[in-house]
Amino acid sequence: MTKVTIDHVAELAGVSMKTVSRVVNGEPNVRESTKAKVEAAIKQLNYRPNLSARNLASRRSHLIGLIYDDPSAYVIPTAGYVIRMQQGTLRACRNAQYELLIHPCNYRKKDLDKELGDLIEQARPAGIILAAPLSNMPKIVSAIESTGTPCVRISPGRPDKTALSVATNDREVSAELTRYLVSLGHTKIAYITGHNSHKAVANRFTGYCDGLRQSGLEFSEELVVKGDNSFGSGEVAAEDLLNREERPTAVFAANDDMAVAAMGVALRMGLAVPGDVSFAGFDDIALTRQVYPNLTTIRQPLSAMAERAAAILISGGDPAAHAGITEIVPATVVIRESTGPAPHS
Amino acid sequence: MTKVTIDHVAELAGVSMKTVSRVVNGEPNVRESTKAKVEAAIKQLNYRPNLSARNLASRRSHLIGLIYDDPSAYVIPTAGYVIRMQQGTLRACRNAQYELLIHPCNYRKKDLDKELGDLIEQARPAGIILAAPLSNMPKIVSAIESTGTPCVRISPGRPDKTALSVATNDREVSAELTRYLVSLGHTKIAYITGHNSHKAVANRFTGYCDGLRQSGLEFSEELVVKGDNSFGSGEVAAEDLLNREERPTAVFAANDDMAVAAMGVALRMGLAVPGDVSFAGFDDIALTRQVYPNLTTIRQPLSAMAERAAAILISGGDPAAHAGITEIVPATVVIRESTGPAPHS
DNA sequence: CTCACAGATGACAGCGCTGTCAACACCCAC
DNA sequence: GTGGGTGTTGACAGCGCTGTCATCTGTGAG
Repeated sequence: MTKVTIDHVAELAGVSMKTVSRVVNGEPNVRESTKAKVEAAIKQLNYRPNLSARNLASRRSHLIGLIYDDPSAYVIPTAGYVIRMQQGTLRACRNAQYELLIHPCNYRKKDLDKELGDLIEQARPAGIILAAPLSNMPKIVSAIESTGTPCVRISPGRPDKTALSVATNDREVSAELTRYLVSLGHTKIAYITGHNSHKAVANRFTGYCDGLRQSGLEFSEELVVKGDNSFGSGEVAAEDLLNREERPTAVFAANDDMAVAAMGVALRMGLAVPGDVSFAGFDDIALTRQVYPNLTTIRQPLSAMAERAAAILISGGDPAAHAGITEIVPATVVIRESTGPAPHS
Repeated sequence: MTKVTIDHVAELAGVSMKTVSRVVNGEPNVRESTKAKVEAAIKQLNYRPNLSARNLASRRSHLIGLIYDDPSAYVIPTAGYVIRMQQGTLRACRNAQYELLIHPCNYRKKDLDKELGDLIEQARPAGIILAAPLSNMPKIVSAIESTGTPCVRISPGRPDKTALSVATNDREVSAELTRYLVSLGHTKIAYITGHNSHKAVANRFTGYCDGLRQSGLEFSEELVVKGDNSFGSGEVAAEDLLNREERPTAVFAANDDMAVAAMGVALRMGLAVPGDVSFAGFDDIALTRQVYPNLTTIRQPLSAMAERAAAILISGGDPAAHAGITEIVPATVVIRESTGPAPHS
């Protein structure tokens, strides 16, 4: 654990400390030959700048804060989200020599805005990534903004006036999945809605409608059944849909939980999946690969979204310049075993 | 974002900067009355020490590094482990004003030892928590130890010569679960083994044997079927066990995946669970709550283990003093619906 | 009453880096 | 040759805190 400081590098390269600093930080106006010398010295000594010193001197930390609602240990399905966001953020941080500070919290907590304000003042991160659902809570967003720390929201909701957002194309990709179902010959495609108060979930439904229209099919109110994102509501919806005289041949649910639940009902009724009915969901949770047949679904590019968010913060362009802008990272349709050609009628 | 520094506090409290520092760091030899004055000033100004400055001045960072294998890209079920470890670590960090640095990595990666060494030299964390399976890789452990950074292993495996370990009581708790099954009236309790090369998994089997003996039952080789931790191997094992003339009335598997798989076989055979057969697993993965009936299992106190590990590092006792010692945080039996009284024969 | 000693406090010098600003070199236009 | 850019470099003062050491105060033994 040798302690190589900037002075050692400067001496070896025969330049001043400040010039080494310039090279390390990629500042302009350093002659090529000087830069090369310094880089050689850095390499030779295996120099790593001391983060604390940089942070202190530059009055900002090379730290990205990732703030998200804490999936208590009992909501493990969402643990995958957290991990993927972390991975994405870390990917962006690593090259830029930034560190990641994670702050899981409870969105229902009183004074959460104050808690986050304190956190920011203490650690003084260079930027904050705020994940849903926190990113849709005005009080939280404004608490962070009032600290002056750049903030990027990961949010499928509507864009904020001030903060930059990274989102995914729920609507377009839902339309794509719907068109895929139609391309398999399905004409009676049912939809199980989720909480439409959740903007992203509402967008999925709109996408379903788009997809039908784009494929030349007519939207039918009858094929839409209400759910509430829960497993149980998926079962209820499926019992309604699958016992009808005119049974739909495909069911698209606004999330995976409901889709898996619905598929379970079909299987217990003795229907073949996808022989008699196809099922598709949204989210690509782990469960989709733990049921048989594996569920066709849509995978949110959570890790890519987080990476993009971190990259924006690190690049440090004035986020106010992007205020209100939402950057889209597209989701992908994941075709598995639960969808197949429509049965011959 | 007012910038309250230690000077402001010192002035308000009418003491020197250094005395404030003493209070903040809980150093001894400060008069009670002085301490109270300083604490009042801190509160009034809402002072938060600047981490970078502390780190720089004290030549170590108030940072705990959590290093773990990150298989989540392919094995999302394990995301829950990671989250729980993070939660535990954060709990310990928060009060002590430490920050958490996470470093997911791939245990199969070449030069991982070098990568971790670099990480440590750059961030200079005050301590490292090393999770399994990395904590059982001598090359990794020694790479970390060679940096001189205190390290606590979270490992069910055998204790390391040098590092302190935090582990759980796989054996004892497995015995406890076994005794619970016996108390329900079961006498033919089958066991599906896992990879016994994994020390923790081997301990579970030993615990099963202990439990039988403690309950006055005889161990029978016939009731033990080999598995390999995979879902598929659980199915194979169950088909063997459940088709026997003398069907066991309870099945205990070395992990949840196999237990759930085995239970699935029983249900498909038309057996009632737990009416005809009871099932129990180990790990308390999310899947245990997503199947019906919910699986009885054993929950590792992962978050408590991580918290303990962090607390040890933060308290800063010389970890070499504890070298080779393994601290035990007990696991708990989680009784759900898949276990019930033995059928009347 | 004096001395020794432990407890309590403060002055001050950095930790390793970056921001500021001055200095210097070089080039071009006049 | 002179003046004024533009590009390149370095000296130096901190950033906010802690470690060291000196100072001061109070207390009990002799």
